[in-house]
Amino acid sequence: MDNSTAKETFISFLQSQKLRVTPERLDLLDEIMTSNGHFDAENFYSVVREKGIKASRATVYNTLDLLVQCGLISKYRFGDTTSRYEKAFGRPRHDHLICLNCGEILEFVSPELDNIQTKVCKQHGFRFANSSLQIFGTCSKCQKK
Amino acid sequence: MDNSTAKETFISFLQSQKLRVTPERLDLLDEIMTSNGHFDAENFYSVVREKGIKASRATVYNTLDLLVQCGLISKYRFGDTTSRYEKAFGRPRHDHLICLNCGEILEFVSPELDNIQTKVCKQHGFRFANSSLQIFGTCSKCQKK
DNA sequence: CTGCCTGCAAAACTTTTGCAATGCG
DNA sequence: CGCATTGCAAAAGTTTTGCAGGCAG
Repeated sequence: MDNSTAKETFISFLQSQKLRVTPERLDLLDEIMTSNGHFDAENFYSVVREKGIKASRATVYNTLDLLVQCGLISKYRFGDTTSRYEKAFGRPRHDHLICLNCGEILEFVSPELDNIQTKVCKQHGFRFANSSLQIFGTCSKCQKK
Repeated sequence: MDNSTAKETFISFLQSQKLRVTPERLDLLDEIMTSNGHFDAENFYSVVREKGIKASRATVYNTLDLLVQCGLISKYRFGDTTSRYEKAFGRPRHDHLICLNCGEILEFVSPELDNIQTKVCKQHGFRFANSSLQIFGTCSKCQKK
């Protein structure tokens, strides 16, 4: 999915939910489309203000939530108190290795994991929505120190 | 691991870290040993106060953190704002299916998952500490509604 | 004795909410 | 035009911290 498709997806989602397509919402999506890696709400709010985008904290939280609902971004918690987000379009589903020492977050992809998840859901009559595997440990750099 | 072993583990851990073995810390571990299922810090603090155990909020948070460090309890975040804990001894490692509708949390065990994790860590030169796979979706009961 | 721990309350932080004003549909 | 949305600030909820005793080692 490219950036213009992402915008179309968001607009369709808003309309289907009878929510309004406001400039604030589109501006925030635009900003996320140019981002890379993980970010948190407060952090994102600061960037947004610095860039002169008009959107209050409430709107930022609201919009992030809507983007999660329509699958354009993913929301994680990596053990700290803050929710983290990342772009979920234009790249494959992946999971995270989190270094407990330096906080670095590595990503990995495992097709076998998808199979396991499908199997587990079937066994429990569970309808899959999304998932998150987080492996905590020590990264190779920190092991050498 | 049974309950008396858990206590020994905790005491050894405290001593190895040059931390004190205080009645508050032991009382809190005792209380956790009799618990089942998931709990959060505030919730646990209430129970502790109701039972007449003397321990402040600060001590509860501190002790939960120590118990996580020595592996006697596990800490999770299931998408809400609160950290959840559960006993990690006397039962096998497991992961969670979380119903987005009713909030129910089902547990499952997958030996294949352990293999994948080992493999991924090896590939990235990562030293494994612990992990958490959370699958979000709709449970069978909620699908029937 | 020493200094780690505790209790209490206040502070810090993240996220949500109430209300009046605004503007999308 | 009606009502969802916004901005602002205040509230709510969770976790951390500062400080003055208190007690484990």
